Amino acid sequence: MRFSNLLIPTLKEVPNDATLASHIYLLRGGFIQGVGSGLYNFLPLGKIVLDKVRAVVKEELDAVNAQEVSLGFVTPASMWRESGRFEKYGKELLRFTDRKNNDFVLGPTHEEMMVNMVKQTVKSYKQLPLNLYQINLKFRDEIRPRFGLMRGREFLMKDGYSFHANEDDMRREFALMEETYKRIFTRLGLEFRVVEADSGAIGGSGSKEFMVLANSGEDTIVVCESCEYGANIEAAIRADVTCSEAVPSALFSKVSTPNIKTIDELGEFFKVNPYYIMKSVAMRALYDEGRSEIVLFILRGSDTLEETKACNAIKANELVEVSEADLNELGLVVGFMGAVEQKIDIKIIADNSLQNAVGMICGANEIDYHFVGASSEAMNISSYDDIAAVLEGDVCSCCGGKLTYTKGIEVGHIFQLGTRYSEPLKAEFLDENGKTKPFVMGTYGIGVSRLLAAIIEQHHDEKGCIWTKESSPFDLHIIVSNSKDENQTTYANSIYDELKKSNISVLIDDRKERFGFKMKDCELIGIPNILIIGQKLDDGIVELKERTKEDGVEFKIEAILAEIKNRI
RNA sequence: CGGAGUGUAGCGCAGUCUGGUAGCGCACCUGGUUUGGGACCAGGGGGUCGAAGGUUCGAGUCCUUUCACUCCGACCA
Repeated sequence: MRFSNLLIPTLKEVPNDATLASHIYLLRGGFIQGVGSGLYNFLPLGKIVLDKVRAVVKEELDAVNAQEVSLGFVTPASMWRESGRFEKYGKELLRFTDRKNNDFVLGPTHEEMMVNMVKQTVKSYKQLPLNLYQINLKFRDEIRPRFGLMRGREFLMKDGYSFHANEDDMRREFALMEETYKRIFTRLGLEFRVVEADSGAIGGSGSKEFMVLANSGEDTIVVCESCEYGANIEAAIRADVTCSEAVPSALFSKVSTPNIKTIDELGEFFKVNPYYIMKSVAMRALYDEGRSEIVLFILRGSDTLEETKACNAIKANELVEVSEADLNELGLVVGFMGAVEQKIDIKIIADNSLQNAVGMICGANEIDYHFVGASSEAMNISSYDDIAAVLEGDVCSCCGGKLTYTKGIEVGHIFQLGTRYSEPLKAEFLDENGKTKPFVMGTYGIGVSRLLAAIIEQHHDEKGCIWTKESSPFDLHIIVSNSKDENQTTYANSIYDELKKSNISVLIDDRKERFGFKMKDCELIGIPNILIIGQKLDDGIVELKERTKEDGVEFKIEAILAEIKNRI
């Protein structure tokens, strides 16, 4: 393609709302254009990259017998009511009505639609297994869209769904998808890690996330230094936590703790390790149909509440803050909250690490008083669960190694769904004994547009993008140093034609601009291989440069074609 | 949702405190010079100042309302 014919509106200045490298360079390189909060247009270059990434995804999926379909973007709300997700999915689900006042949703994911499609057409176990996918727009009304393509509201996603006659076959497909996803991300040139994950609103049991490692990632992942264990913080587990300091010995009693409210202050005041202090976190839990209740979560002072785990422990949709007034009404005193001798009637969930705990310090629900020598026995605990966040330095439950944090960008997520959707939606088939059974399902997603951002997050420098081989919009960028030099132009055109014949995609900068100007654009756009045709052409020499390297290498024009083919 | 901030030309900004002809840089158009690191000279086009209402002889500027966008937080008790 000729630069002069393409719409590539590169920007010299950084749009003021962009903070992340991928956002900045995708905008500045003329790949995308912002049109509203979390909404982007893809300009010609961006569209080419998107299509290339999409093609890699499709090739690998088709190679393992997945079949591409395309589902309607607008989904009747009735399907979402049947699955129970109309309420469950929360505010991210964009709902609207048509002129006849029927409810619809803009699909954030398409389990319901796909199950419906299969239910109408698949009746026998002989038609199974099936793996159907689509690569289509999704809409999620994010609380706070940010970082460009990383967390937009409208985005391109590959969502796949598999249907099986039994659990074993579903697990086989799950493993196959894991391998396929690894191939896809490897081909795209990404450094990533597969981690254990929480299933969230999608539901189901085992799920794994594919995390591209990048400091700008929004997810915290816990990895083991010694073994392969890796998990999203929302799902990470650890070996039992212990404390090297002895249990403080104290008889159960109420102690005056004037204005001592925080865990740190308490630790200081009593000279005990926070491990022996009980932290009480009150949250309002939201359920379906607007129901809500206040729940008290009890942890060791050395831990912090992991909200997703806490949410799962009580099967709530969401946890939100509670106002101080609401707490006071229940008899909970901010700064001195506790669950010992608790007379108030609310749900109290304690972390597993508190089972059989003794010698603890906790709030007395009275201003300026705490209890010492408290035990979990004395508390009116509804149930124990894993609700604490794994901390850096905790011990790996697999190998005893040390756990650390790293940041990741979630680009893929695969779930073992089981019959979570097929049962409520009555998607059934006849097995070999003629018995009716719900499909056993898996679901598999890839954030295709987010991948563009992830690639740039991992591959850029201070000058601009550096696309990987399979994601680059073109194989080669030709710079004609002086477009008014007839020699250069003639030669550039002839090599451009020859490369095209060899099926190498080329962007040729034929604009009547100065050399420096074109180089800046070239670096911003980030095609990995650059051919510079300059003054030395008169001596039969041109320069081949890699985007990642400072200097290029000179070649005689007789040798250049073979060299380019060799590199690409 | 809570807090903070910003809306003025395609982009980045000044002007707002103290009301009085709409500005600057980049980009764009014309002509010329220049062509290995975002050139130069000359000329030119482009904005109902986010929207609505109000105060005033007069509002980008003051008041009220509203919309949009961005950032930070929503991990303490």
